Amino acid sequence: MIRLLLADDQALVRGAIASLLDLEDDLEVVAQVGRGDEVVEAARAAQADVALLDVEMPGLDGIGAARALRAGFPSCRALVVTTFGRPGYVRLALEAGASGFVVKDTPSGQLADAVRRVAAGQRVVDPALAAESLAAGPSPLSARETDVLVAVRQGNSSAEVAAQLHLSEGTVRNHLSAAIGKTDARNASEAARIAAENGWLLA
Amino acid sequence: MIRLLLADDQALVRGAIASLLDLEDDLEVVAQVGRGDEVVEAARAAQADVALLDVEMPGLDGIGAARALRAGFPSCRALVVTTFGRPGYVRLALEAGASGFVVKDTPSGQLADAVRRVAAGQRVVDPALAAESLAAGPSPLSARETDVLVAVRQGNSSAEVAAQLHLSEGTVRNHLSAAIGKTDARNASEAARIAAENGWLLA
DNA sequence: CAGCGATCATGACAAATGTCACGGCAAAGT
DNA sequence: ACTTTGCCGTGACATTTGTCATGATCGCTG
Repeated sequence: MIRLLLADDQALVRGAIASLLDLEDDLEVVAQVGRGDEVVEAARAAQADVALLDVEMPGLDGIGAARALRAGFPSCRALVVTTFGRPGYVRLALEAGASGFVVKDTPSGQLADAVRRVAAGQRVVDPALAAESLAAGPSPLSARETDVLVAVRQGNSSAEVAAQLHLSEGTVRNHLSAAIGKTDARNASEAARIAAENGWLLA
Repeated sequence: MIRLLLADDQALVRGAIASLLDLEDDLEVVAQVGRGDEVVEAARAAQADVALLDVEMPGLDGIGAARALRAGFPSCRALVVTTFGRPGYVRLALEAGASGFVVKDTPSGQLADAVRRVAAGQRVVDPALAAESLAAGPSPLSARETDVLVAVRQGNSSAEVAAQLHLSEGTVRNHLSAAIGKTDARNASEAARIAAENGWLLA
């Protein structure tokens, strides 16, 4: 019997997936949480074998939850589930110690199989997504460029970013200009959006 | 026996919700589609009583699907389900002829009840969301301001927007300025984002 | 060590974006 | 009929944003 933990902030989806997996004879949902920072505690309390982690969660995102799980309760393997297959997320998830990565676009019948494979110690990654992730490569952004984009994403103007990072406005704009070039964006906001979609602003 | 149609672009979520609702004795999922523009045809073919429509779908969004359903197969009532409770969406959905509006955040047990109530001819709207929707009121944007924001949202610069709408650049910037004020935004992109989140760019 | 490349930092300049005051026009109110 | 109100359209102006040339620093390599 494989003991499962579900982590997803949308209660409806969480409950629905629970009923889907409970149909399987060899699977058993033993815990459900709606926040990333409750995952480790719940997994330990319920002695879960596999944790299904959504990426978008309050408190701590699914990637961070996978990392925390590896550190705090390593006998429970992590299977990350997400709505969009941002290429960079796959890399980040695996680096964080996750055993698998599945998009919510896949047929519902395959989820149980993915869980079984992860429980058996195998890695599960959508092949197309893995290829895309490999092709996209790691983040092309330098440390400073990433800092600046993160700040812009919060909604700051370049002047405010300069103040926060103790830089001159010119410097900030220069980093932004570089980032705009590397992301094929047309302005700072778009660059921040693209970088975030590729998972370049989390590591 | 209530005959259900599920429309959601994420196959996994669609299947999970199907298994959740199939547990109920008086509910039966008779059709599933992944695109908004397939809803009417499928509902008619399966003689569905209630359609569960996600807002985010390719082809045609859930609001549009509800409208199409009312026009093309009115015996099937529409229950709109969405991830985020954008205030304006509630209003739009009801104006489009939907019988209910539920966020994916609600406990999974309540979904079946919502379906039953809709099937019985009642309206179902999350009370908190309804209040918020009422308080937010209709879109404060004028026709032109909406046009301009829609174009900006596609990724156009103000010069390109001006060309598309046959206006001078100054006029476009003026409408944008007004929209920025009305949305409490700090620049055009943010204004477009906020307006979209409130459902002001769909009607 | 010298040379190379990458990153960081800066200011000058150019281009875009946002604000403002103005006039025309049509619908609603007095 | 006259005023008021709101939306549309426009250009002048100020501000913000993006690009470029330049120099400093650091790690790596022949």
